[in-house]
Amino acid sequence: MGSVNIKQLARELNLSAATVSRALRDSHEISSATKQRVNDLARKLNYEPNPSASTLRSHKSKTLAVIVPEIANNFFSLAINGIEEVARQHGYHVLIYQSHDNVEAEASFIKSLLTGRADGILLSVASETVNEIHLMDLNKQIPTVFFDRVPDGLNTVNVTTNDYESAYDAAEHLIESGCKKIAYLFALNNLLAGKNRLKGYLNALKDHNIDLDDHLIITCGKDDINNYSLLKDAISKYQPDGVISATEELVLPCYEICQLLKINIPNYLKIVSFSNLKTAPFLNPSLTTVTQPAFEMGFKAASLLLKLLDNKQVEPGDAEVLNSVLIKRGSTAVK
Amino acid sequence: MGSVNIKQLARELNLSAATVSRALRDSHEISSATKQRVNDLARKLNYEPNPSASTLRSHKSKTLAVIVPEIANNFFSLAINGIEEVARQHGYHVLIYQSHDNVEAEASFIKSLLTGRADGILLSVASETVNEIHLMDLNKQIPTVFFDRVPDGLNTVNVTTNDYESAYDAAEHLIESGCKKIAYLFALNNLLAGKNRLKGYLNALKDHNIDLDDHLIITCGKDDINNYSLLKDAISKYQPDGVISATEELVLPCYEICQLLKINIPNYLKIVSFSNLKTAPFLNPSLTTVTQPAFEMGFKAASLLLKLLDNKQVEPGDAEVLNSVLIKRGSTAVK
DNA sequence: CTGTTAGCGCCTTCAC
DNA sequence: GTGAAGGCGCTAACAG
Repeated sequence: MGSVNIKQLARELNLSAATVSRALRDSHEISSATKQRVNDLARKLNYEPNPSASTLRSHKSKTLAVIVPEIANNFFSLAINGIEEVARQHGYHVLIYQSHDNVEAEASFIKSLLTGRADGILLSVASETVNEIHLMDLNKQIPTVFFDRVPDGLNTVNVTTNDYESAYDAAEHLIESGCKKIAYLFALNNLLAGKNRLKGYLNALKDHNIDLDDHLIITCGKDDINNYSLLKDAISKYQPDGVISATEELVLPCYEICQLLKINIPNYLKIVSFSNLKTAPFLNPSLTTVTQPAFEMGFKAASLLLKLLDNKQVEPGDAEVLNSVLIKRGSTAVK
Repeated sequence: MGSVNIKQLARELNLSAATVSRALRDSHEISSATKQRVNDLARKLNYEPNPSASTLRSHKSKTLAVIVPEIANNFFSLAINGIEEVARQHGYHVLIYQSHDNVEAEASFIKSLLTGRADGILLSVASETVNEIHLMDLNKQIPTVFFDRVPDGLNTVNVTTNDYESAYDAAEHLIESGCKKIAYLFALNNLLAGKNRLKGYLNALKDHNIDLDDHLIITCGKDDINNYSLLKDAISKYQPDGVISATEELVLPCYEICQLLKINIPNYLKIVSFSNLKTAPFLNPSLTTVTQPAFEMGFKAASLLLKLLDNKQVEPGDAEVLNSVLIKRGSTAVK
């Protein structure tokens, strides 16, 4: 902090501060000789520009803010990895916030970001979000790209995955494996992703002429204990032979319950889960997963945001839908 | 950005900017009536102070920087979660950087942080770090707390776990389970944590009068493919009946190789891994883990850093060593 | 090509 | 209890 500033460089070089500033920013109106001298001294004295001063003046913070429900989540941590990668490549810094799926927290973070602290926001919204006033026209206040958990019905720039198709494929996979009673662990109920996944499941059943039993749609919430008992009741009562879990978290109680009820996986019950746990295959060779390209989503979302910041128009095709991958396992029973 | 500032508040209230500023900072020299008026209008107009201006002037950014090798890692993402928690509680913001275990990247991030962008640093050093000139006396330049991956021999403020004891316990557990030939997957070789874990293993063997076979210490590096072949050679050649993995990453190829070589886990080979994968028990009931209190470490490290920033002296007991937990599993064979 | 001037929004003297 | 003035470090506008 007691470090060198532009004025000191200027004095030492017999130049004005303005010239030094321009030279450092590689302005075309400075002779290359001067640039040379300036850069040499800057390096020698370990000069680093003061970001606050520069932001205050230029209205550019070179900082992106990321708001996610949870950091300690296989999907989000990978997405942040992708974001950080893009940021670093372009000399941007990354601020992180967790909403813990709480709308007020989310809104409050956003508010605190409308002051120039960040140039743009990457947002995966809180699943609790229903009344999204704080998201309406957000893009007019600060460039924002939504990823994965995007609001439903707002005209936003989004990066998502093919939730409908992948849930459809998951259900079809189970049907083709012989399942007749496929339960669906419904989560992210308020979000487009959650709704689309459910639709994919429903339509796959319909297309294969399987009657839907409403009891097999288990609507889960944020309360783990409640989810557990809902799940346990449904599994013991309606005895599904297949399960699709809309989130990675719900697959765990599912395993627990099967162990408790002595239900053999995957012989008597086959499971498919949306999951980004890379280690899943080795830890459990019976779990078929729908794996999202998490890193790529973060990467893509950040790239899009930088494009927006560049005042480049974002074209329709830019707000991409990436494809998840269904990784089939468990065809051979566990030994 | 086109938002309200102190001057506008002042004009509207017929006060000076100075008075408004003081009122907002709850200065004792302002009448409570004025404070009331100021705060009311501020809330009404959605006033948010400009962080750059405030930082430039006050030399306080209310921002912590976190540098970790990888974000998408069960330990680090949990630790960041803990850090974010503390930060939010105290109105701090969190900047994230990944070194990817590269010393130059680490040094360059640190350099860019010495300009007031952050008030302090939370650092888990790159495992490649050997020549740590960039870390020497870092604390004199900017308050820094190291966690988990701390440098060896520098006089830093650290938050770590009981690596020695937990590796010792892991080895003892295997010995007591009947293992005679325990392999050790050695990682984090340059770091205190890595060295201490190895020592714990070695001493447990010694204390139980088990002769050390050097071939069973498999020194792993950053190259996954190379690690795989090292591991495969060692396992097939020296046929250990127990394995301790110093990191979560190395346990995966281990499983793969056992599957390939038709080695039954845990009947013929028992594994203990340092791991923070919460889902491990459900996904694989045979894997005994040494689980670090990752969230708590982040929480503790951030709390310590805030204490440093408060100019409170950090006392010896503050730089804590937290305890990992050995979660024993696999006593019953996989069905 | 380079210098002068001014001001981004805030906070901290110093005055009254 | 409040106001006026100056400056944090940098950059944009205007000169020359």
